[in-house]
Amino acid sequence: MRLVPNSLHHEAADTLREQIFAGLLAPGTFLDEVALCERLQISRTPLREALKVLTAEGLLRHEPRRGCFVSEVTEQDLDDIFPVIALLEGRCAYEAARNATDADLVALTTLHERLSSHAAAGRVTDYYACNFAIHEAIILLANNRWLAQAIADLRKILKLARLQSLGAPGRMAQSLQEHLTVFAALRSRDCEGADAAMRTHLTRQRDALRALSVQHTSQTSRVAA
Amino acid sequence: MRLVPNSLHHEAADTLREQIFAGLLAPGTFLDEVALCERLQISRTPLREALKVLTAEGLLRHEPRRGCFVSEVTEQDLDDIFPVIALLEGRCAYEAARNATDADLVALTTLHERLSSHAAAGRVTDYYACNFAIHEAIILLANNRWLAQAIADLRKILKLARLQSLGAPGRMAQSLQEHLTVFAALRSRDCEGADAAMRTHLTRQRDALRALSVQHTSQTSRVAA
DNA sequence: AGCCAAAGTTTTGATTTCATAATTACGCAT
DNA sequence: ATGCGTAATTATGAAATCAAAACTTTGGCT
Repeated sequence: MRLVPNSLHHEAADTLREQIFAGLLAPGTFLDEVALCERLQISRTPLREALKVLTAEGLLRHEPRRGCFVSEVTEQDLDDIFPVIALLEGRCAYEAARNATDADLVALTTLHERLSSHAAAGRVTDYYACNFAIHEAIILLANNRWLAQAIADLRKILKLARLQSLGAPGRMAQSLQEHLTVFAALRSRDCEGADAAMRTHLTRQRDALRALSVQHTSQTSRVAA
Repeated sequence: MRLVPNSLHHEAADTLREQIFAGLLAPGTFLDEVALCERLQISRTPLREALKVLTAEGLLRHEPRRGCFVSEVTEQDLDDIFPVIALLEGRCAYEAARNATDADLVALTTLHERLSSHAAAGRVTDYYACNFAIHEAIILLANNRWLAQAIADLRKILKLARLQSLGAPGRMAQSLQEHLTVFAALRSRDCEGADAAMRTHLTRQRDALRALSVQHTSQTSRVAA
């Protein structure tokens, strides 16, 4: 799949990260080193290097002489993270309103048309993917490597939590409207408006999640592999 | 020095991080694994684990089959990072204005008195340390783990660059005034004012640095250890 | 029968060894 | 003398081995 095969620890980190995001390795899960070695067909050295990288990323938690566990994200974490992302992505929207070329706006138009159609058809998965693409596009338009990095770091933690805010009734339609508001501000080069609209969007996203959180109380923590 | 000796890779990461911040390992420096093993008196495995952690933190850059190098921070990076830190620490100031207890304000008063005396006496190093303590205190008052984390991640990169903006003529006095403005807003529970004052402070800090940047053009990149 | 203790087993942490790719040095040819 | 090709060396990447701490299980004692 990859022309020049990366180092094993890099591959392992990527694979484990994906499996964490996919929920295959659920929060709280203990990571058995030898079992993972078998699964990934590598020796312990590169695996342990990968575990250290993921720990540095905040996806794993390491207990000395005990091993690694998949990080658990609390409601408090979500309450902390969402406002920060709102701040950062709001800034992205602000910068994007200044930086976007006409071609950029055309590309965004296409994405928003798709987003609308997914919402109209109730295609939650597609909506989520398109929503993500729009956020990514706006982050890119901000053209600030470290701003993007800070957002990516925090979004990694959210991804780990496997949030599904679109499950809230009516949330997809509301989310669409918020996105269209952001986009309208971008098109009219309204920096402050784009900033505010993006912050509103992410704040509402958190609100929608909170409404659902009552159901997400039971979790099983099985041993991996 | 430490009662329960941490794992070697953890120790190694801490030591290397400090040496990078101290300038002992300058940006661009190639890290010779075996030489560092000698220096730290450990074998290559825990050293390499530490290198991967520091790479994940952004302090090192890894080139496959070539090795690790201390990251280099460009003027562009500074232009990207400072506005983000300004945004985040501004938010901290905002929250601190809401959260600070009277006891917190007393502690901050002491710190600001010290800051003033250091400035009056022209003690640059002490001023820098006290300035740092105040920033840390305000970040803590915001009481948001992930906000603090995002700031710490970015500050790590700045620390790597070993900036000395106080070298600019008159900058220390100006910086002091900015701090006093932030503090005044905190005392009067003026969230918006604290936010704005902190953002101004950090923006000016970047400006002061830019004025000095013309001199920082020559760098030697020797091999470590 | 239940609990504490000790031996055994398992697993993490680290050193050593091995393989392979890159750099360097040397030699040959132009 | 210089440039290229090949061989030797060195360093990175990975695996296997070793040490030690924690957990488990079993045996003995109350």
